[in-house]
Amino acid sequence: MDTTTLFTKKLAESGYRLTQSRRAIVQALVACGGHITADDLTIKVHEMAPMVGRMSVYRTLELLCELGLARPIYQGTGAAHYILLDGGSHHHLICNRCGLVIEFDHCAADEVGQTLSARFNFQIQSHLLEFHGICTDCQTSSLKGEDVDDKLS
Amino acid sequence: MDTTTLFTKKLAESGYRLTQSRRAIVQALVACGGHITADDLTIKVHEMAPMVGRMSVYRTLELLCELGLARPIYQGTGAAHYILLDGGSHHHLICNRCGLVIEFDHCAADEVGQTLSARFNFQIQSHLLEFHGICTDCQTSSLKGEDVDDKLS
DNA sequence: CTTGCTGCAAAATTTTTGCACGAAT
DNA sequence: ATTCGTGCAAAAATTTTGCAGCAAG
Repeated sequence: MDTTTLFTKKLAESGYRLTQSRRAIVQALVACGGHITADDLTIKVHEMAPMVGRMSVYRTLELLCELGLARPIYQGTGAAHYILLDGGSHHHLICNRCGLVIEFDHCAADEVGQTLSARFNFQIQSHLLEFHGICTDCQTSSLKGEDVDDKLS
Repeated sequence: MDTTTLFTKKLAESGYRLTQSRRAIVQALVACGGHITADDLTIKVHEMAPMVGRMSVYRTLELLCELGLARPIYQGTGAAHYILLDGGSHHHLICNRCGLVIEFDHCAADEVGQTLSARFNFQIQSHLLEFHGICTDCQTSSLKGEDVDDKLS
């Protein structure tokens, strides 16, 4: 089952309606792989379904977050980016200097999650692990405050 | 050495000036333990140092993020919250329903960080690990969309 | 049918710029 | 002295609210 189908299915299971707008928004989000601003996603949605309003994008993203399928992150750029939590987890290396984002797969957090789930009686849906530091390029050209914005992933 | 001293020291080491405003902002942020909005931090700073402007708070927070001492997170509340990465790491259990945040200490991410640091030649300063799911209360009163805002930590 | 969802526009917040003055090194 | 940082105000951008009409179940 592809991610779009999984998402729409989860929406239905949770008692939410499967509207045209929500289908289009989920499809666009999955198609671009996440890492997108609410506004940019609106633009992408409009390419396929021009009648969908910006509000529905905001509300659908909020909904996906509640269902544990997405998560807003803030890179200090003024607008939240939404990432997919499809497989249940997401892993980042984030450069504090230029904002570069590297994704990686390896993760040892699952067993920690098991323990926490038991201790706090918390039903875990997904997790996000971020390492923050300085990327290779910024280490080389280590000029304070020299932001290289066009490296944003 | 307390956190405030550590922060001001890091600022100086990195070639930034230790101004009255920055001292006050760092002090207020550390005093409240992080988890605060830029605007709320401004209010807190004003209690001790009324002459500090909102702009300096924004700029100082951005600076702390670049130095790996803080990190903005987005809880879907319209404004970014800043958390301290003092000890080098931060760990959350976040409820997707009501926004409750539980902090925990245990973490097995350090060894993963070592591996990644080597593989990507990435100089790691800190990390953030978040587990997302449904908290105890929300599991009990599992009414779709029932947000309990006054539980925010 | 009934209730939930949408979309528009306007309002409220939050964040960024520009520039002259003040402060730290 | 020379930069760097500040603070004010205004502008820009992002997000939320309210409400009538449409659509999904």
